[in-house]
Amino acid sequence: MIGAGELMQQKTQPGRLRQKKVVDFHSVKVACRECSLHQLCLPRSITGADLDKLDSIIERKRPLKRNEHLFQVGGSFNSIYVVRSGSLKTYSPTVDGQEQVTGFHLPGELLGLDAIGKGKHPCAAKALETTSVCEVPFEHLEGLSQELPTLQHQLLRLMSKEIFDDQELMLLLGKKTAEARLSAFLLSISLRFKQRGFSSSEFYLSMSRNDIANYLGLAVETVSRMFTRFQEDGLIKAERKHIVIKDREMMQQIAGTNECCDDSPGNQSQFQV
Amino acid sequence: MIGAGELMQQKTQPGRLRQKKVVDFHSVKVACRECSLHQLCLPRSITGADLDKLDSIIERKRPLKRNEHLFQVGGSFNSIYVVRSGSLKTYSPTVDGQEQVTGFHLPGELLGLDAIGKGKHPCAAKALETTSVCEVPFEHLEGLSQELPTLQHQLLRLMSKEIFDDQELMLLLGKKTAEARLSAFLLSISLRFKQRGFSSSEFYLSMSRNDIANYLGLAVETVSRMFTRFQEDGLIKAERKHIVIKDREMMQQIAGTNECCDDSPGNQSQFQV
DNA sequence: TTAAATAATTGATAAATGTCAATTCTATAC
DNA sequence: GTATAGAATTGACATTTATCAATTATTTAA
Repeated sequence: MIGAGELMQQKTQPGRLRQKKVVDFHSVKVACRECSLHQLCLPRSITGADLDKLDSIIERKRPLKRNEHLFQVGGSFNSIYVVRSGSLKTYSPTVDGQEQVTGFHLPGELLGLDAIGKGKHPCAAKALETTSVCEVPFEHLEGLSQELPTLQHQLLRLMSKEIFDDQELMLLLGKKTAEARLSAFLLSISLRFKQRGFSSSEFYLSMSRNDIANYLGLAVETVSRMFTRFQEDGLIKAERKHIVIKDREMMQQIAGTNECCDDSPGNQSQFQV
Repeated sequence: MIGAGELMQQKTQPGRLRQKKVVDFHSVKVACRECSLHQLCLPRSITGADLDKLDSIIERKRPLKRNEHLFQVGGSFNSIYVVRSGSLKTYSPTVDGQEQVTGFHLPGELLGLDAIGKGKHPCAAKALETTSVCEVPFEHLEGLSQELPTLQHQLLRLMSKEIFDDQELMLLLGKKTAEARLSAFLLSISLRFKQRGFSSSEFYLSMSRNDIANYLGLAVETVSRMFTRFQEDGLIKAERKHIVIKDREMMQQIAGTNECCDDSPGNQSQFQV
């Protein structure tokens, strides 16, 4: 639960440069302030003593290894989580004993918002690679939001964003062809990397083809074929998990979305602690 | 904006009995208290003076006629809305000039939560029949939530429920066959009617086959064929918009969901005012 | 009431995607 | 390093669903 010595920014993806910043025991108290994801998440207006208050309710957990669970289905809800480094997938069991992937979570993104209503996690969260998260006890966060209007506002905004994002995905899953789904998926990942300061045209996917297929409601084989086709058509370069976006415009056309407007700062805020 | 004389519970669906309760000008101040949807939405702990406070920020709008818009895409976000009677659909424009239906909203359900993040409505809302809604100015609601911890909690719960529900739908759209989608859709409508005190085995659909198809990501023809097949198989009786569920268990099996757990009271809360 | 427009259904066919099976590639354990 | 298990790819084929076209039913407007 402590292990402050281990708290560092990790090399999330092989081949991508990223500063390793060791957060030692003494600086834990100001971890939020120092976090490289700071500007992604906190309202500008939270500073000084308020930031310290927020900081004080955060718990840092030891990093998860690949395939370790952050929480299980049905587990009681106590906290929301923010990804610091690495990535996770969330998934639900289906009647026939399969699993259905419901989302992927990159640094700066939240997990657990869907559990507030019932007090239980409707899905499980599993690390796709070595991953560290911040834990925000929900009762404390609620209490603090009561004191800090901007924090309440930010929390509501973030939940709203989650609803908005889910609806975007619904659009995708509901209507589109296999190539549109995969294209939109890749563009979505690309955009999220960009918002975190990474390259939007070159990145590593931490999830398997199987997870992608499951998430997009397609067969693995179809996803594989689409990767091949995209490569043949010069849209991307895909070598296993290493992806290069070569013709973004065409991909947007295939995805049927015009992503030009989604770079607005208003879209970037993530809760991070 | 006023028109208090018009505020009455309407006969939403032909053939379904429902008390007509005229809310006259004098009782507008205690409309929340008197509303038949009260127990669906408000935390039990909000009573007395607090309830009056909440009540005082609500605006009642004149009823919408069929096909009238509650809000348009891109319209600035000021309020969230609660359906009092009737129903609406929300939809987004797609690149190719089509529309994509993103949801249906029955009495006691909320609209507008997806707009908080950006301050603009990402979708439009159009009445499917004569419909009346309560308007809750968001700034006031936020302010009041600051004073009333239970209200803040309820608001967060409802937003969480929205996220949860969207993810359920994603599961549906992502993975299932046409018959599973339609079956799950009908069961979902059935459950929502039940939660509002109506029959869960017999109801009227206010939306067209086209809207259903669009929402489920299918062609109209496919939806039509599925209705026919379900009827042939004795699962339902469908006469235009009038639906009777005849074999719920089998439908649940087809939908691939076991809905047995979804009747819990914890699932029923809706924000209503 | 009748006419016109819209919505829903049905059939025939084409296209997309899933399934099954085999093979190649990659990562992991020994 | 080699063996083994898992992941990804590819091909052949079956199934599902979309598309196109025609018909019928229903609602709306004159």
